[in-house]
Amino acid sequence: MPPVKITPKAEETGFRILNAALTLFRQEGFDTTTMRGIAQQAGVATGAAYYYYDSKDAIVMAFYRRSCVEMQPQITEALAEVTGLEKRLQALIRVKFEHFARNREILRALLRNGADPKHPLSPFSEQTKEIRDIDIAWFDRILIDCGVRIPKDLLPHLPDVLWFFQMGVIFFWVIDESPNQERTGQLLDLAVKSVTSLIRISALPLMRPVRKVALELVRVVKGDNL
Amino acid sequence: MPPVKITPKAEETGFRILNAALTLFRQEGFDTTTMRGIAQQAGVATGAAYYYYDSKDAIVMAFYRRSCVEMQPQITEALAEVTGLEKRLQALIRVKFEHFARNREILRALLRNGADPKHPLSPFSEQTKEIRDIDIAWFDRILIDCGVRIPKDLLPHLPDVLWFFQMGVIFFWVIDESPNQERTGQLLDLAVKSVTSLIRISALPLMRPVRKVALELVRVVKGDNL
DNA sequence: CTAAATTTCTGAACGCGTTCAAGTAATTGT
DNA sequence: ACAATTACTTGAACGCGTTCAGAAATTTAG
Repeated sequence: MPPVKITPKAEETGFRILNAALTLFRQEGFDTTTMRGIAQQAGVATGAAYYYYDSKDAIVMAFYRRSCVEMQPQITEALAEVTGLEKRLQALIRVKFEHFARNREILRALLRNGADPKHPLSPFSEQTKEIRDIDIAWFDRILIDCGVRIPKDLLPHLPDVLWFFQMGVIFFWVIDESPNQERTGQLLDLAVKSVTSLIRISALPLMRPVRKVALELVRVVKGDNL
Repeated sequence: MPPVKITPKAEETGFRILNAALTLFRQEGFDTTTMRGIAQQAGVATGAAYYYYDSKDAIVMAFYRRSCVEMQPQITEALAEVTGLEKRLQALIRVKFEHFARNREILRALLRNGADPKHPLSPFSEQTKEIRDIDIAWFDRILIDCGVRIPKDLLPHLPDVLWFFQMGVIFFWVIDESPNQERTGQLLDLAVKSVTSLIRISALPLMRPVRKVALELVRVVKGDNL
């Protein structure tokens, strides 16, 4: 996944640097690991790392990209096993937890530059649009024949909303220090229950005015980012 | 607000450093401003800044503390002018926008270390508990005789939830680059409308089960932080 | 008033992420 | 085969936030 890959040799070097970095991140932690250390572990000079990756964060980004590709088949598999909006939502998010389980700190390093769409490494940035769109498509997929009647006006926006919801859960997960992140486990169950309930409720005729306001809210938030 | 203030002279120096920092932050931006520059502007050596403030971020924290004190009377005034949950919520949050209007970037610098309760400078950290509690108390105040019937089980948790809601809005505001942050203006209106509607709806007998789940969710989130 | 203790301040130094001018290896065109 | 071009690699250097051993100023004690 390195940005430079003209030559097979170069691609190999890029991979070596990425893997060296991930090894050290997991071994020593993200902040403790230095670019000099990464280069040394990969058997190159310090500057070489910057020939392949624009920054230390960019290495994490490369890891994130790679992870998302790797997760696709796992998601397909997980979704095949369950039905219903609630269970499928849970399954989709759980795949991500499982995949990143041993890399929570690395993901945290990515997420701490956080929600600023100006920051290139943010999940909301222009640079991560492609990967985000792939992710959002899964929420679209989940909503088809999920057994829940979804208002026509809500349907086109719901995938974005659910993706945002997912980011919130993931954010909670990366900072959750309870043993085996069991708090996130409880959170996921309850949050998904709440969200699906809200969707069901939003379909009630009585709720039309509130729904319209909420939709307008979504429109404003989506304004130029997301 | 400097941490060191044994002597009047020391307090004065601490203030001078804080003000020098704020001047430069506003003039040159947060990242561009260096600790060396701050010290120079304050007429002291580089190290002196660290005698008074543990870090560059700690200076921002000092600014934040001072701001919160300064805002108290403004909040009282603003709330005296309006009635009703919706209008009061809006007014409370708007006071903060007005106060931080010329310091958005500084606040952004504080908020980017973000929601990690481990980070001392996070709005969710143990170190900021005092200031947070004062802030949450205002939401408590707003709920008294607001004209909206609030379920008994919800009432004790609502101030925390609304504070969290406020943080979300503020977060949107600091990264909102639309002219004069007009997008946040729209967001605030719609979001407050949505939230008050949800509170009203949650009082419906029909909603009892959902409300219970949501409350359980709040309990889990509050687990050991917030 | 002086000596000890404490508070306040200094500026060089450290480690980090990052940059860059310069080198070496590989590929291409002829 | 051999330049010329391009791809890759180097390690010293820069600027930053931060630390620290110790100097200067101030307060306290006798």
